[in-house]
Amino acid sequence: MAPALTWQAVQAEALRRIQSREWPPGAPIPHEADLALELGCARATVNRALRELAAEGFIERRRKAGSRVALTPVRKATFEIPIIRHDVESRGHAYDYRLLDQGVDTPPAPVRDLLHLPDGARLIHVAALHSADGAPFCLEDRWINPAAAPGIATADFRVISPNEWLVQNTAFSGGDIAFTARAADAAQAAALACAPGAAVFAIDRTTWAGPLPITAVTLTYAPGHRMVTAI
Amino acid sequence: MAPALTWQAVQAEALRRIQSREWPPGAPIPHEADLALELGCARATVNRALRELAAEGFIERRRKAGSRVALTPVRKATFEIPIIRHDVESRGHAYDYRLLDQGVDTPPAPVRDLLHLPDGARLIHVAALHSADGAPFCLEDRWINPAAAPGIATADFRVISPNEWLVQNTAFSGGDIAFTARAADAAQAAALACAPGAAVFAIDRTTWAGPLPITAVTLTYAPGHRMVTAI
DNA sequence: AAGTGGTCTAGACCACTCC
DNA sequence: GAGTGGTCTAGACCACTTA
Repeated sequence: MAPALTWQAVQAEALRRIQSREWPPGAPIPHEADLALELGCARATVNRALRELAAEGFIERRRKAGSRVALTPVRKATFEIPIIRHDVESRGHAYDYRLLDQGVDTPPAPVRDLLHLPDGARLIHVAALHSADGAPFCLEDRWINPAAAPGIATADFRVISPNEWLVQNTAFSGGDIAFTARAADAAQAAALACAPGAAVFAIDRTTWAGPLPITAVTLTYAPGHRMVTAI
Repeated sequence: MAPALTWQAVQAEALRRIQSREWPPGAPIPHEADLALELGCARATVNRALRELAAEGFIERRRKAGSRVALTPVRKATFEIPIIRHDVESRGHAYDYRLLDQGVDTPPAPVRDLLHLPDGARLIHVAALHSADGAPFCLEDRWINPAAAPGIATADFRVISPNEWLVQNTAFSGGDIAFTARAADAAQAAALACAPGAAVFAIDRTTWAGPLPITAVTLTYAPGHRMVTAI
């Protein structure tokens, strides 16, 4: 008996038929059972191959209606949420970290609203600078909800960045992330050693443990930063 | 007999144990066979649940060594590569598109190198402006390799954007994408109706059909643009 | 009402990796 | 060499959706 087809082989064959237009955009593709018969494997194998193609946006699957080649193959890009130290080190630079400011304060209204906190709530505020080969790399401006971070009173942010401390000590369940371009304000320019008004890449992120807000952070990168990924 | 556990239920239970620190970071977790026995389901069900947790970065799996809770749960964010018209419409704005320039030319050296093309290669160049509710939204500056886009001579980019034409008419297999912040140059500022030097969000993308370069594009967004996704 | 994808099971073999 | 995850099979039932 011939060696069993792997689901990767089935997937590759399906992808070939899609990209060669043998299965053109919008066209229905054979049912799982038919494909299994044609290719000589179990339906479960075909199922796994097609399931992953659907997850990647190449085909659309609906019960009873069957599967179709997607009309607009929406390609998805994935990137890892950077732990800044790893990001710097993977670029081949020496990482350095310096705490700029730490305290308990009332957050500005936009931060308070982002985290759905009541007026007057007091949060931990941390500002820190991440460097690569001695040059400013990224400015971290973070507000932390102490109620969601037990043990944070004992954290020494002169030694470990809040970024890493939170990753290791809190269990977050979800959040939002936004990427944007901004003009550096005076404080950011001073910290990043660039001109005020320079175009800087910024990431705004909020994270939650279920309904409980954990932290809101803005990462402002030095001019020229590029976030890169493959598609 | 009790109803069979779904793989989602197994996954949720495993995630609960991870997030509750019942399975702390770095600790080994039970083998698939043991978990299947304990939870009362087939090993394949446990396998699927844990396989997806590994893909999402919560656990690390190695043959013979078993599975462990990841020390640094690397969260991944996914976003769809925007078809600009869809992007605008999903924000609730009226989409408009205008061709600014089209021709055949020798690309600047950086573009030529990005696409691994020889000196002197001639490409199709297209500049276009995408608008939302009449306001400039995104400037598209694109170079296309005609050898990789059969039929492009008949495309009328006054009617359809090169973005959409390429999605519908070429089969690309991969590429790179980079996000960055730039200061708008004079031409960009004029097209986007902003001040020269304003901080703008830019996406640089190259796409390939196997070894054949298809296109290199820079999308420059009007000031204030945010690219948002959930994690 | 009926057809399709979604999933579970029980068993089996294999590939990789650590000891 | 032995143990673990990775995968395939054959069969079955179910849920959802559309005709």
